[in-house]
Amino acid sequence: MKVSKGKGPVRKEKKEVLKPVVEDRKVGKRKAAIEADKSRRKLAKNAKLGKKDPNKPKRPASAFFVFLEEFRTIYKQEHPNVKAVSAVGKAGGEKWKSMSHAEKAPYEAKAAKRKSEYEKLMKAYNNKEEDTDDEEEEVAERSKPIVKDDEEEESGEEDDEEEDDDDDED
DNA sequence: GTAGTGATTGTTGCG
DNA sequence: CGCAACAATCACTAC
Repeated sequence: MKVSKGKGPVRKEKKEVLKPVVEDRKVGKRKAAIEADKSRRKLAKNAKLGKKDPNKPKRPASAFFVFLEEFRTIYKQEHPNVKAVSAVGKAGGEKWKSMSHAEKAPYEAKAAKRKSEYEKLMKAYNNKEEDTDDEEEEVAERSKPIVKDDEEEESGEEDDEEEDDDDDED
């Protein structure tokens, strides 16, 4: 129902001045996505509760999100009073940029794994989408390169990849 | 009681 | 090739 938004006690520092540049390393201008972002979020929930697509695969969490998951736990321990997701997000984002590639490596590895699963789900999703009126066939095909179930081998991240990379990118 | 919002970045998918 | 929209979280707030 579209509440009054910011009215929360969360304080919300007003987001300062919209995204500061965003580093032109990628596209360059993220444009006023922030404002639009709000609208997008709603759509996401709409799909979630609306359940329009029964098997719509949720996008794999990026390395940043994986890191955030852990960061949040820690952050709460140090800041049990803080009850604002934005606080963790900011803190996490700041630290994230502070981390070197080596540190992000483990997170990226996990994110990569999630992506693999996502690809698999997508296949099923596509399959269904293709056949709309048909009943669900449940993709019996299970020949996937990944999978592995128990054994959480996490895949071979065992091999240290980061060797001298700690210096990070330029 | 439900759903939306706030904030972070990354990633994926489509045109 | 570039943009757009979405991924989790958690407490809160309005209708």
